[in-house]
Amino acid sequence: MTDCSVVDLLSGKFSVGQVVKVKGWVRTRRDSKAGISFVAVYDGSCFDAIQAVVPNSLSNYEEVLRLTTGCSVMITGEVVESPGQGQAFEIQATGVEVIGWVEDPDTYPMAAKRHTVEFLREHAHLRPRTNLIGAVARVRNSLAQAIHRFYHERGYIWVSTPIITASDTEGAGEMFRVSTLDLENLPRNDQDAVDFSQDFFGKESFLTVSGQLNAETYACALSKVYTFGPTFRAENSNTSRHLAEFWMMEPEVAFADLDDVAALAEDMLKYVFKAVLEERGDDMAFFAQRIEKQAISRLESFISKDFAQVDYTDAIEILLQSGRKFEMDVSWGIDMSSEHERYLAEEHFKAPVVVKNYPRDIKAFYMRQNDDGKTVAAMDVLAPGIGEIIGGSQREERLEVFDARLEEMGLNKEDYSWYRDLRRYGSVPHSGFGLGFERLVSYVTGMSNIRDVIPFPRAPKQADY
RNA sequence: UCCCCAGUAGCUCAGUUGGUUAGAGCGGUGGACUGUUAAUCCAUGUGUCGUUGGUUCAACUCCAACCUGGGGAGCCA
Repeated sequence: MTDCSVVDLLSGKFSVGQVVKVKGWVRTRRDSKAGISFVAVYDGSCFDAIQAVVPNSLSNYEEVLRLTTGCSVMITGEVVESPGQGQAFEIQATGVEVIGWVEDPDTYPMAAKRHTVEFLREHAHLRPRTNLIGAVARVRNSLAQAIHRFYHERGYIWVSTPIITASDTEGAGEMFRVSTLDLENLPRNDQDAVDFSQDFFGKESFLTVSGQLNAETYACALSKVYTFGPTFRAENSNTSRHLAEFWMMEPEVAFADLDDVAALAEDMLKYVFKAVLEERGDDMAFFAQRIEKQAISRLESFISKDFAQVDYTDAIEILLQSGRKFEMDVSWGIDMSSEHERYLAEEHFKAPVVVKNYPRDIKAFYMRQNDDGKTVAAMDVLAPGIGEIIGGSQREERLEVFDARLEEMGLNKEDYSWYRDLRRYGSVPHSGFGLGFERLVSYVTGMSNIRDVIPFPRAPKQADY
């Protein structure tokens, strides 16, 4: 008797006649007066369930008749070709052992019926049992594995950048404080300010908002690196595209300019989309059927076409020429708002688009100044329906230019001492970008709320489970 | 955080222009039927009507605040 997963059974890894054992949960049960019951069992290994045909001759057939959605079972039996529609193989059961009953089927939240994603979110511990969230989990995994594979195949080193940081200079948003001080009884210094020298790290510390600055140090030694891990933003963002805890993937490449990493972003996205179409055709078919009709076709089209690329300056011109009345007026120098980005990606280009070379005044201190004196070598990748999925730049590697920029922005040189060292000792041009992993999963699956593509979403007022 | 909308059975919703007994579909349960495919057909139960306070003879229905969710905006990934 061989233990086997549902995916192995359905894909024909076991030959007809073999006796197997399957463990999983009941999706549905149908009884026939012909003296048999059909029990669909899933184990998460693929979208579909395996159908077990259970004869009423089993000694515990009475139990089988009481099986409901969610019961856990172990079924033994012979692999047979299925005479019915919908599956190639099924199991002719010779034994059904009920491992765990559902204590009250009437109130079991995950009934075999359609639920709203909002309802599922309120039962985050049970929602992975649904077709929908199970499919999201498998696609998410497929994408994560493909990202690692992509970089590994190209000689990139995965660098684990710290989650706790003592520098509050990362500048990418509000940070969560990390402290072991007693909030009820805070130590005070001479100035009656909180005395962080008594805190765990001897200074103020926070959860990271980006691994970029740390990744740069490794890129300036190992040439091609990337980070992939959790990131935290304490912004009070209540949208379908923001999380307080999310996963970000950030490549950082020495001797690379903005165009190099724009090309890298395109290659990487095409690679992982191709992988998910190959590996998770079952789940993707479900998304196409139930969530987003274009789920598969838009990925196929994405893979086969070149990215649209446009300079910020030209993008502004496109918006001005569009004849469209926008809420926010368009002029060179504005930080484009959602409506502008959506127009570019969804209406003008009708495809993901890379916007490059933004005005320096609206971008971060570390981005490389262009020769025009007005713009920096920054890029955003805008995806239809999601908006900004990637943000990146070439980093300023010239110490004197960097210092001038710090001063201009009123930032303290001492706070960036180790970051400046990279520019003092064997500085090299380098570039990188950040990909919001959940936004990627959102785009691929068509799931419109980012809280449904991460197992346990953290957002303002939301940290249950 | 701002603007708009919503919160009624396990789920999805309808409804009450304030007044005795609050409805439907789905799910569950019982039955019929069937190598079936969230199957089909018949029957069947269920509700502190988001929370707190106010107005009123009377509130699920009106008012206020709050909480939660959705859509949009800002911030960004």
